Amino acid sequence: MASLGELERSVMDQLWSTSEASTANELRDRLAQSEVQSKDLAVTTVLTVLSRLEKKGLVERERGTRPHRYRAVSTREDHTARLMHEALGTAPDREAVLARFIGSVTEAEAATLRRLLARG
Amino acid sequence: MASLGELERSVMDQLWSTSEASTANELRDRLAQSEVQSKDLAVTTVLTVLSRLEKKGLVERERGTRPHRYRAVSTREDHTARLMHEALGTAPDREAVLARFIGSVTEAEAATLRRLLARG
DNA sequence: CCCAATCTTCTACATCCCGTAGAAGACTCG
DNA sequence: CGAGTCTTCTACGGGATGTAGAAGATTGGG
Repeated sequence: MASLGELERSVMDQLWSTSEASTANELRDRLAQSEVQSKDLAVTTVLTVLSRLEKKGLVERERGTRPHRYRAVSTREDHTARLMHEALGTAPDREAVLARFIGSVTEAEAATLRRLLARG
Repeated sequence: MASLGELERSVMDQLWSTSEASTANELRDRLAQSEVQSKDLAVTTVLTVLSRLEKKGLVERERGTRPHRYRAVSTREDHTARLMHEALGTAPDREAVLARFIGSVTEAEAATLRRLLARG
């Protein structure tokens, strides 16, 4: 459902790395520094992407303040976990999928899972 | 990486629901019956989609026999589990993602997971 | 052995998504 | 109220996808 393009993903990464809501300009600057390709984007580009992300339900904006401020609707972890559930949901035999999933998890992750499942 | 369109997904569903390799014509017929929209597709359409799926590495074809026969490279479960891992891999804090993931799993699934993690 | 039926490949087009941004309209501060 | 700032509208190119006809390849029946 919510597949992201490369730039959209970069913007989400920026939003997820700050708890504060950010303006388009701030994001543009942070993107310019973090991007490997260091391509300087126009602010309108960032705004377009933010609008699209808003439409997709991944981003919220404060319309009250004048430079609007944008913030991720959910945390990166929640978002990712949701994606995992979405994938899981596409298969009729969920248990079989979980079996494969567990089968290819690292030992550290397996330990984490055991701990999480224990207290429950 | 391997995001699928709607028709591509339908074709994969058909391939996954049979262990036998299928011809494009067989798939066309089965699609016509299973599709809710019951839209009759041209065989060439199915072939195009199969070629694209082959390029994506999801489908293999037997070129020896004359009506070529197509088959899914991996099971639906393996494929789905791989997608889940892909999603998991996009977040820096995998353990946090797993925590959210476990948090929203049904009790039956939790039980399955405990069982799977126990013997291992 | 050749042709008609069958099958595959090539090419093509419309649409949608995404990256990218200028132009134009809206707002704010001095 | 005007200059600067911010947002929205509009747009375009490229790639992915749905869709399929045209043309080339293959094969079985005669």
